[in-house]
Amino acid sequence: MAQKPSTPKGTRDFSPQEMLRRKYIFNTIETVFRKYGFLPLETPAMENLSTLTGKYGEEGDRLIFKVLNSGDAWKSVSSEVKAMLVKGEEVHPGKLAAELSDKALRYDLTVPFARYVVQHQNELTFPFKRYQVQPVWRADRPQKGRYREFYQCDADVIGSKSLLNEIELVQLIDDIFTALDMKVTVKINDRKVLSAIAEISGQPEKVVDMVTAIDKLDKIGQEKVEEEMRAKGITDTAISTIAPLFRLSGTWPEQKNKLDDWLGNVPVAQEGLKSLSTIFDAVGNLKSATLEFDPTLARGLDYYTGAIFEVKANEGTMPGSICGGGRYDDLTGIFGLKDMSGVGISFGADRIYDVLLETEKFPAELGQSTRLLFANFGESEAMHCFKLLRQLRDAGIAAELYPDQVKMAKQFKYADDKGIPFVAIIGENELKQGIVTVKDMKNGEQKAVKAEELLSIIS
RNA sequence: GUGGAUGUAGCUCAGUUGGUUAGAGCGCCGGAUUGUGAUUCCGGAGGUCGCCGGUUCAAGCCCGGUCUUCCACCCCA
Repeated sequence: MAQKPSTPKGTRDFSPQEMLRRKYIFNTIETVFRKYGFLPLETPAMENLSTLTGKYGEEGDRLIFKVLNSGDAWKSVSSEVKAMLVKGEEVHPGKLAAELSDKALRYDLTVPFARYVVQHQNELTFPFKRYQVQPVWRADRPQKGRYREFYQCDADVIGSKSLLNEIELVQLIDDIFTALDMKVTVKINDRKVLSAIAEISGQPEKVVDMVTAIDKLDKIGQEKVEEEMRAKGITDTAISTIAPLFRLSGTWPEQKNKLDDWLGNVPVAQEGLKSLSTIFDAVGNLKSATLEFDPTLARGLDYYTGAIFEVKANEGTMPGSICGGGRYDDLTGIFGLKDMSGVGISFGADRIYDVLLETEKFPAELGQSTRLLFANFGESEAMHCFKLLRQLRDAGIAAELYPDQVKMAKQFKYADDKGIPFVAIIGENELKQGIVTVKDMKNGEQKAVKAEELLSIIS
């Protein structure tokens, strides 16, 4: 019995038309990456499970796709766990998964990159700048703009603490969205400012809870944020200490003044504020992006330590961010390489695609690949077309010959469906007279020309 | 992972309180005499109503399970 074909949940096929548009996004991003001195890198789809676990927070670990051990996976389960299962005792799902699986699909491109850097540290010249455009997988529940397989386009600099890198990343973001004709808002914050806030609240150990609650401010409002913090065991005193955070509106200089008054005497805050100021001052005029300090921007990934970025589209209905990144001081430390600070940015190609589609920003000419189609009138005519075909292709023109001798209507329809702008007709008559009849598919006009003139007509 | 909605021809959807051969538009295929698409006219093919099970004399319609897609939460690109 034939089974109904489908792709797994949250994964998609990409048609030729979609691929042309996706390639346009990838090419645009890659071109800008190269302009800033980043070089390409690829890593395997799978990593050792231990490379990935514990890097993305508790929530992140749950979303990692684990790969079942090949062969008899049951054999890799320890006798201790087997005994528990036989007795019907409950085994912690994470523990069981770790025994059945020692590989997993990568969850992002940053952690594999850190692994790569440590593994190849002796071959690399630092600061090391790489870009990487590959799919990542998350076992999330699909939604609008959320897929289980999607592409990230990352650029990272590792082995440099200089803020020039952050500044360049903001400019790079601006360049890319300018090239894509998108207006965006780049939100920026610094984890150090967030730590300082947790510190003055008197409950520094609650940074993560505070930050994830604060992150929701624009969505659920101050009251609910405070409610959530209380639920997480943050004291009322601490919450009222944090309150000035909710009144940090205005331009960056205004925000900076308020922050200086409030957090000025906390050393870690000063560090964060100073680097934010440096970034704001040095970035200069941006073409498509608006840079905004957002004190509620937190970002869930555990490894960020300094500046953090997030980019949202100003047009369209995409709810999530289309780009995100930040500085991580010690991502390589877990793999045994200390003192290797890095900073990077990740573009979500699939979400950018969705925004461009919705706002109709894809260039119209992307659909055209073939410029000219030779209609097929039979063997000898086709052989003649073959020669012309070669000349056109040598001249850099995309052209094709319809492979079968079928009725004209079908051949013209093929050209029409494929968006081919010109059709060349060489039948018995044309062959005899040594001419080519060229039809412009847009206006239906048709004229007979010499073979030598063909190129100038269609280009 | 939690809660809610959805699923009928390739696509977008109709389908009345369960009752004979399940419909439309678009698309597809064929035709309207010679070598012409997109337009027009005529004709045709295509569905075990997501899948499995149950209730019933009878189920696209009711019930349970399962999968998909979508929405909210969580989180994120």
